[in-house]
Amino acid sequence: MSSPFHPDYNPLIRKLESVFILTDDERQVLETLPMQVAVLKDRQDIVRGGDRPSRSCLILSGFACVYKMTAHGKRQIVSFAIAGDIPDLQSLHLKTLDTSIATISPCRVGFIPHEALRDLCLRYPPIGAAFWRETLIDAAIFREWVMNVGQREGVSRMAHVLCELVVRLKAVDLVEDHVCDLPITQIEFADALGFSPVHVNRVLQQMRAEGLIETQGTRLRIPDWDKLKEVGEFDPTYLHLVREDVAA
Amino acid sequence: MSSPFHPDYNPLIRKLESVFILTDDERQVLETLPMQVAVLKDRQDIVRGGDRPSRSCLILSGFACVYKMTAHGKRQIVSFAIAGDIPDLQSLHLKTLDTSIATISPCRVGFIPHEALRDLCLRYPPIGAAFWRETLIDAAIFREWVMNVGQREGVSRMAHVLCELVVRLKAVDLVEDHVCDLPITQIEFADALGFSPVHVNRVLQQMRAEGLIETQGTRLRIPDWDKLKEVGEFDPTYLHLVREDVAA
DNA sequence: CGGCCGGTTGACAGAACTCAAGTGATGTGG
DNA sequence: CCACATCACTTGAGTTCTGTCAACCGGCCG
Repeated sequence: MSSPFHPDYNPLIRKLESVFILTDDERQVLETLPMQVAVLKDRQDIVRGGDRPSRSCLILSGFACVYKMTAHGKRQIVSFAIAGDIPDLQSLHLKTLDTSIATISPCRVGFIPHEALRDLCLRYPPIGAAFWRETLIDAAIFREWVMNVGQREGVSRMAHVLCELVVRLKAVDLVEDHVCDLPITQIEFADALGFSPVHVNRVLQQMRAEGLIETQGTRLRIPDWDKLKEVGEFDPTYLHLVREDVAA
Repeated sequence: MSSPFHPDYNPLIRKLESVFILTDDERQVLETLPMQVAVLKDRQDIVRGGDRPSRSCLILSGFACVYKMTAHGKRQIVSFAIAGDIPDLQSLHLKTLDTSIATISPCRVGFIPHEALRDLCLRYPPIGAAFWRETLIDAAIFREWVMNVGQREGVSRMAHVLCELVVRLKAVDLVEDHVCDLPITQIEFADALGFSPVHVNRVLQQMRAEGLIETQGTRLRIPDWDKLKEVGEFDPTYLHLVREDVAA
């Protein structure tokens, strides 16, 4: 159990402040949340669909993903989780998890008891509203993913996901000079986009050829942000950021 | 403005009670919500993406859909709204709408001021939790749609959406003897599933040939519920119903 | 009656999948 | 230290699902 005023709370507060305006008081209260920190290796399940957890997990560092499996064993990644995200915050009000969550890269994860979260929401309604808002933005992202997977093809579909990732990473200061670390494999992109891994590979090659992205290892560089946004038809409205400059 | 204790509140309460346990007191309080009722023709926008509404809309009867448009004018329906649904409840905490909502059939719609909803949530935290839960279930449905559009093909994808619709209709007593009224055109299914209208037509024909569905006009009959569920890989967990018999 | 809309059908095209093989980097064990 | 396995990525060839285009039917409504 880490003590209050620990830097572990920074990702949470930075993320919340990208979509909600907190008072000094509220910031301070958030740091009183009890949290058990764990260090996880890559490709490990954090929670599994069907679980009935009594706590939610806050990603402190690293990349994770929320996914579901079809009856025939195909995996759909429904969202990527980065620092500051609480990908199973919904379990606060939905007893049974309908998704699994797994790390992609090595992660530091903080577990926060539901009881503490519920208590905080009741005693500080604005904080309750902030968490509700978080889950509503998650829903908006899922809606956008439905559209992305349903209507866009090839390069456009991939470009859209990359745009979203970059903006969300920027909101928590993980992008510098149009460069970020993105330890997501082509297989994982395939599961997120509804493509085959082979197709992802070809799409990425085409994007590199067209100067939309540059990669070396896990580092991604966006040479021309406006062009990528246009190809991906990316309009960040659905992310409901309070600092709109993040998406510019 | 309709008066309290009016039958207009029945769809809302019936829907809430399918996913949340209400006390008599809470039921009564819900009926004090001010609501302006409107009658709309089919294929009319109720609200549009980009709007900043000061009220949410409750579907009292009829079918509506939540949709988004791509930059190239393609439409993705991200969910169908039926009696009891509040498809833009999220606008309570997200100022700008990122989706549009339109009627499919003629609808009766109740508009509830955000102020009244916010007030109720503050004064009755369990009701606040119930509404939060509603939005979380919406998010769970979006996640399932991402998987459906991303991983399932043809008959399976269509079967899944039909299963979901039937269960949700059953939850508000709109299914009798495996028969329901479904005034959704093939074009609308196409926009919901990410198919072309022609493909929807062929998929439906195949499903009729395989005895999965029977249709006459807008009436849909499910001759073999278990078979349809199996083909659509439908597991109703994600709907988080409190009365689980509804999905049986 | 004519127009319109939703549904249906056929022929063809194209996006994406599968299978299969091969590369290169990393890591492990003898 | 090298052989070997593993994993992510790459490439090619053939297949399949789904889209596009186009035409046509039948019911409904003005």
